[in-house]
Amino acid sequence: MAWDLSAPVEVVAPTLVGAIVRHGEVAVRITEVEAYGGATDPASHAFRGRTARNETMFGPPGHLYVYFSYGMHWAANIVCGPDGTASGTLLRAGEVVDGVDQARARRGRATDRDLARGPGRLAQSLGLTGELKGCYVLGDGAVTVRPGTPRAPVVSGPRVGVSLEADRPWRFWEADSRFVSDYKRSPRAAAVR
DNA sequence: ACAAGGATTCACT
DNA sequence: GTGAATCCTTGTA
Repeated sequence: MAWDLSAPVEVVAPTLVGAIVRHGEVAVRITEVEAYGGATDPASHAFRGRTARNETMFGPPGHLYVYFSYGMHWAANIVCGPDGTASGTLLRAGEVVDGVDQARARRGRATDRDLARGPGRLAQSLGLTGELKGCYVLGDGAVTVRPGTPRAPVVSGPRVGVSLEADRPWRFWEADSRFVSDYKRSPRAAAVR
């Protein structure tokens, strides 16, 4: 059965907490996500309309949107919302639950806790790169996402790392989890408050 | 064609 | 706590 991700992104995003994302031997239990809208969200890559990079976000839900940032990091999103709404959910952090050895090999030296705590780290642990962009994750593809139950209530709060609309409470994480990034607001965006 | 900035991470002081 | 690394995408000239 296909998991229905076509509800508005701010509704779907919290339901992704607890889900299991798998790529090959490595599987991660998601503990933190962040929702991004389209035309109504200045912080979203899709805010300025459809481009070659964000094309996937405009498509149907259930696909993978991977992008490269800061010249060194990949970040993975699951496209959500109805076809054409250009919204997605960034996988911000998780706990490696399978394939730990391979994940650790990819990550170099890092504690188990830090293997997937952070968007770039999570993508690196799973080996997600631009080659997987647009891949359908609700079927039998190379990358799969299946529903899971959070171990604790899911709470929400301000977004991290974005300079606009940072206060929109579209970041969702599992309460009391050690595998959630507790980054302070970036110094650049610190002016907002 | 060019310049600016980014949904970050890591090492060093 | 502060600063650098590093390259892709986008808007503007």
